[in-house]
Amino acid sequence: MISDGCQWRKYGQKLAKGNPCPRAYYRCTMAIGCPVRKQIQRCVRDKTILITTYEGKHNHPLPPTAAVLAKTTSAAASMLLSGSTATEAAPNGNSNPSFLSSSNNFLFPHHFLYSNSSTMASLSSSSPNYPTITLDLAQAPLINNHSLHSQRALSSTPNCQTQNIPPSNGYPGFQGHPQMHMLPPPQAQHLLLNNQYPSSLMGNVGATIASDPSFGSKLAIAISSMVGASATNPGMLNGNTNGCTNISSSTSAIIAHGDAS
DNA sequence: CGACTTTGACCAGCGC
DNA sequence: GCGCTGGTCAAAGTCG
Repeated sequence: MISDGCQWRKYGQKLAKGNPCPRAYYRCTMAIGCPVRKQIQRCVRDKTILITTYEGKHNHPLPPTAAVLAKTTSAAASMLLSGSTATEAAPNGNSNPSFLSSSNNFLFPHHFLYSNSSTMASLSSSSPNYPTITLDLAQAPLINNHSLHSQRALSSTPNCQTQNIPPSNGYPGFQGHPQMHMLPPPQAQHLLLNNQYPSSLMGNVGATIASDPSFGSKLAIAISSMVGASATNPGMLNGNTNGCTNISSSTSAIIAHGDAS
């Protein structure tokens, strides 16, 4: 498990159909009565990927680490919504999705995907009820062709929402640039599951990311915060419930990159 | 001893 | 109605 800055208590575990790895259920215990829950499950195609699904809205202020992550994700989502993908990202005239809150109890996007394969780290988000965001924090591309790498990454691993990306020296301290996709529900789910990403959208997303020089630093802050939280909360990092391998090795690699920045 | 995890049981929704 | 599945509960076990 990667710590996201919040405190969680496991309340159940089930074997889901079609996936030999059990799904674990956690409840936020940072405040009494906090309704936020999350599910953690390994990707059936790539067991190094952990799929974390958040549900609900915190009824308490988030700790700094979680708040930074939340605000960074929110900022990234806002950036895309206000960018060239806005018309595709905001169907039905809804240009202000409910999860794009600036408050401290920001509603987490619904899916985060974590990977412990080598030095890669990934996170992603999607939901049938909210715009889908895929933040791919994999190792960075060799060249600065964002849309090209978006397409290549997304076509490499069917049914998994995050993929490896070739390394590069894109963002200092993070050695990678995020792949971020925002798609309208329910088409988002359809596109993700069926591996059909419109090239025009991917190109627009890449261009949007490339046009925001602050995006990389925002993301680096978020990841550093997550890693920092893990380092100060070994119980969360090494809990290793439900038989999952902890990812301390990969997060350590991220720490090194973060410190280098 | 308190906090947390484990795990079988229970319940609701859904399709047949 | 029945069976399957996903989500939750709660008692028992574990750990520091």
